[in-house]
Amino acid sequence: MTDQIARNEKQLGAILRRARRQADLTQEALGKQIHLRQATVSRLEAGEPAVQLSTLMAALYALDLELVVRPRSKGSAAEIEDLF
Amino acid sequence: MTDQIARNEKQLGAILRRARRQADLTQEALGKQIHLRQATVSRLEAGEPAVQLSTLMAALYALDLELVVRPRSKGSAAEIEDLF
DNA sequence: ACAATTAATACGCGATCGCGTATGTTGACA
DNA sequence: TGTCAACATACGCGATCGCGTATTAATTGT
Repeated sequence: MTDQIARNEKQLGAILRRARRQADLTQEALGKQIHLRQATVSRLEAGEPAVQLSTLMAALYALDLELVVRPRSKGSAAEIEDLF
Repeated sequence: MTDQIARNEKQLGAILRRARRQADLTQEALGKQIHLRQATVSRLEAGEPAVQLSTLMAALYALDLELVVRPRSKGSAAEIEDLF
């Protein structure tokens, strides 16, 4: 249960928000640790797609989280083409 | 072993590059599937920090990978401040 | 060694980043 | 219901995105 799967930016943002709250941090407090504005943390958690990788990695770091990449587990091979 | 940990953009890029090669795709072929230029895939794999989240998620999708967020496993609590 | 494929880099473009700063908006609790 | 903390959104800025297009490495195969 402590492993959370993120297949898109929104899920990722949601995970980060949960983690931050669990850590009892405000967006501003978190941002301060990693030198990001509260507004930037907000965008990240909102799942905006154009947020930069560095922003994500910094947040993960501050929250003591790590990223794991693995083969897609369940169903969901899905037709990629359909998404575009 | 199939689970790869990425603690920074470079590691993430390296993982993606390995996965793409294992899938026997060129940067261009991968890019075509997800409507990204070969040059953009190159930047992603090179671990450039300012690549956008959407670019990452698209690549993961095309490679049949998923992202997992979990508490940092081993050592490496590290002093966040020192990184900035 | 050479040719061919693949990957890295470059230019100009419109769009959007994260920045500082500041202001709305929301939600919780007195 | 009013106040205050937390979050969302806005403006202008310099920087950088990903885009098309193209060129220059670098890698691979024979």
